[in-house]
Amino acid sequence: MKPKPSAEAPEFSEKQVCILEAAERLFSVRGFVGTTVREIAHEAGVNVAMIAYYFGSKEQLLLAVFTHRISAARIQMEYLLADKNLSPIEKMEALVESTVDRMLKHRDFHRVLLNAQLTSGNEELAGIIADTKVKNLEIVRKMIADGQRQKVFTRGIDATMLVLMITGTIYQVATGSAYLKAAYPHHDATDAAFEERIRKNLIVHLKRTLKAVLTYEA
Amino acid sequence: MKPKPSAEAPEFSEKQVCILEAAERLFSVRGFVGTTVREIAHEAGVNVAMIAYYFGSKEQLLLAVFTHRISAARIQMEYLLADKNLSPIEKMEALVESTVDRMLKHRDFHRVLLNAQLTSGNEELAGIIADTKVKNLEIVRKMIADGQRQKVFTRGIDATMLVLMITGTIYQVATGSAYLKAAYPHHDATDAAFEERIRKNLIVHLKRTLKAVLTYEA
DNA sequence: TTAGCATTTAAACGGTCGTTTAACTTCGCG
DNA sequence: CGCGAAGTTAAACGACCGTTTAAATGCTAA
Repeated sequence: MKPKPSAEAPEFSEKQVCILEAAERLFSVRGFVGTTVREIAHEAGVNVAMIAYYFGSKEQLLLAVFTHRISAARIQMEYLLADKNLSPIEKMEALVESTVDRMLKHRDFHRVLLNAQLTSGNEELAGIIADTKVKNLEIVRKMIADGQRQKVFTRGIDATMLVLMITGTIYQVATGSAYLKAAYPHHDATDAAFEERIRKNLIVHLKRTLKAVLTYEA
Repeated sequence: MKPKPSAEAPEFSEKQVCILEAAERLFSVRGFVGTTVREIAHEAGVNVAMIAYYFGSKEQLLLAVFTHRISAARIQMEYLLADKNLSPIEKMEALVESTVDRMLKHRDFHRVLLNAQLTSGNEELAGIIADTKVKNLEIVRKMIADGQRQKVFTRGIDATMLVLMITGTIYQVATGSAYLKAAYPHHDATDAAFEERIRKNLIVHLKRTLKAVLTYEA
């Protein structure tokens, strides 16, 4: 009898994680439909049948990639929200910084996420993504409302648009790296140095924009 | 003998345009690899073989979708740049407004574009996209430099990040419509009314953000 | 050792893919 | 009219897809 395809306990064995990360890498560059289970098996160094054996199907493997990554992000977000020693603007900046770090660290996964959001064949997956997004939006809405109550944020901010702007900007950076190297003025020796510069510039730009738009009096 | 697959003359017959637009619609929701040529043929109301007959292959059809849409955008952009009667901030706002309108009007195409950028299998296509993006970036860089020379824009703006932010924001709105309806507070009767509200709010938000970040003194 | 179960394998399965073929129709023009 | 090119069709092609199968292997406990 096969093991359960991870119903309520989203914990994966070493070999399962190996397959998950191989799938994540391939999905991120070829897309879900553009990746074959044979490629995934080869990348992970296992037999083709192991994927069906461990995950049931290619679609359920994609779902497992999501459950594998999403739990950590949720915890980090709630931890950040609980810190009461920060001013409203400091909270927003901390949010931006942690979000940028997380998205760039798991760049491959977020390419998969964007792809799934774009071609939403899977109904269950679309629901998970939408839920996560709406929940994150609520958090930021509360942060902004707090700042407005304390009279340090301008009134008339469109919180939804602000969230879309922040995540959209990070997505552009996280997914368009190939074109970035051509467009961005730099003199870095290594790719790693260039990526670190990008990361810092992105954070500086977002913080500056946030402070400006949140405190700007029309 | 087959007709040329549109080498130097990117003009398409009525039936070709019908196929192109059917392909664009399907690519935008299912992705390129997720769309079957048989689906495209059915959506366009033609026989499967006509696609190979007119465009050579599925990949060349995708390329034709791009050449079909890109020429118009280029012209509009250059027309905007030539208008000398606008102040720097007015130019930036006009740019935002026209970009939002164009991207939302051809929402399907821009979903295809984003998908192609994400899973860049096609080398030639990736080159076309990168070229267009770099060219647009140069235009905005010039606009910002103008504003700084006239002392109406703050120094220290990261023009690259600013462009990524604008396009990223619009992409988020243009591609995440399903989730938007759940997240955005509204009381609109029809979908069309809701989309119009979104469009207006997006423009207001981007203009406000632009003015704030471009004139904000740190 | 060996019975019993999880794991792993190579091969095969049915189905669908993009593309090609060859026969057929339509149409413009001498 | 008639003839050749352009357009259109249903059918077939080989390749590859995700998944299944059945046999082989590894491992643990009695």
